[in-house]
Amino acid sequence: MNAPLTLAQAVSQDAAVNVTPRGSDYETVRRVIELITLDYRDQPSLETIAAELDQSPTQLQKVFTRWAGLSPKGFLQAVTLDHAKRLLGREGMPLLETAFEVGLSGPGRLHDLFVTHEAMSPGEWKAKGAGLTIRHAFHPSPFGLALVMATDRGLAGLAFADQGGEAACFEDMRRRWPNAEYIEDREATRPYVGRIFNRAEWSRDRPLNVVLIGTDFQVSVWQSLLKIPFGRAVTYSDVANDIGKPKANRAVGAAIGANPISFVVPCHRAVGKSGALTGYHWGLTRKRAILGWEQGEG
DNA sequence: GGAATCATGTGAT
DNA sequence: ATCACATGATTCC
Repeated sequence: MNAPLTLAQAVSQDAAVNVTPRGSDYETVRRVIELITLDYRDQPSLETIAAELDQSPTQLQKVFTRWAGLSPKGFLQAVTLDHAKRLLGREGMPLLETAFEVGLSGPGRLHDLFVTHEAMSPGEWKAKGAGLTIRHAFHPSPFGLALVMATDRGLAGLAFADQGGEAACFEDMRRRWPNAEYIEDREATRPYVGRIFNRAEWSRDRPLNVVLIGTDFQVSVWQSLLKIPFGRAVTYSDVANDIGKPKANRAVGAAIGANPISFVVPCHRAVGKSGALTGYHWGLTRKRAILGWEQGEG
């Protein structure tokens, strides 16, 4: 363990927080992810990790595998820079252009095209949500407490909160559409989490409706993200090329960062050209956790 | 290999 | 106008 304690503490705060029914297990998983994320350069062994958490290697292995669908070793490999590069695919492959077609013709596991989206009109965007009723509530998710926001037209926002960070998280989202009317509604929002975080519930026959509220540029970027197949990744410049503005790679980064429906609009599948995970609005640890989870599921 | 530097498009103030 | 960016390429050590 060569990372300074302060850094470990910092990441600890940004990691997913235990709120699931299997409480203590999740805490274990969270700490494993955090440890691996911090120390992946050293490729720590299962024994090392277990010793760090003061648990038996076999027990740790079992708990982690049940949640993540892959062993700690597998997860470690999934988090490595090499792996991110592999997700990018072989050179020159126009991943984004073909994604749509592949998703439709494939066996249905290839692509999470279970999302139908509609964009708000520019007028509605300028009104900053005026006239819109947004129902919202926090629910447990595998990646921490999830804030769900929905209009009668579909899912409009999905955010993650750390322990005690609920208010800040809500404010973060509210700032985007300050003129909307907000109603806390656990009943109306609960079905969304069940659908979104259980892959078994993803179905082309029963698409999830999402509402993209943003500028024209942002919406085009988000639509491009929706074309990235499950368990794959693209670079920020790939997206810039895909929307026909090859020089706007930096602007693309900003637009991806502003994505209000995290996870569903897979902003975690955008990485730097080197394969490095460059940033995530809800914490880099969470980005790695989600990509690792996709690796196990895929 | 890194750190520093620059060109760059968008969106917010 | 000006500024901040979840970038990327180039140019120095």
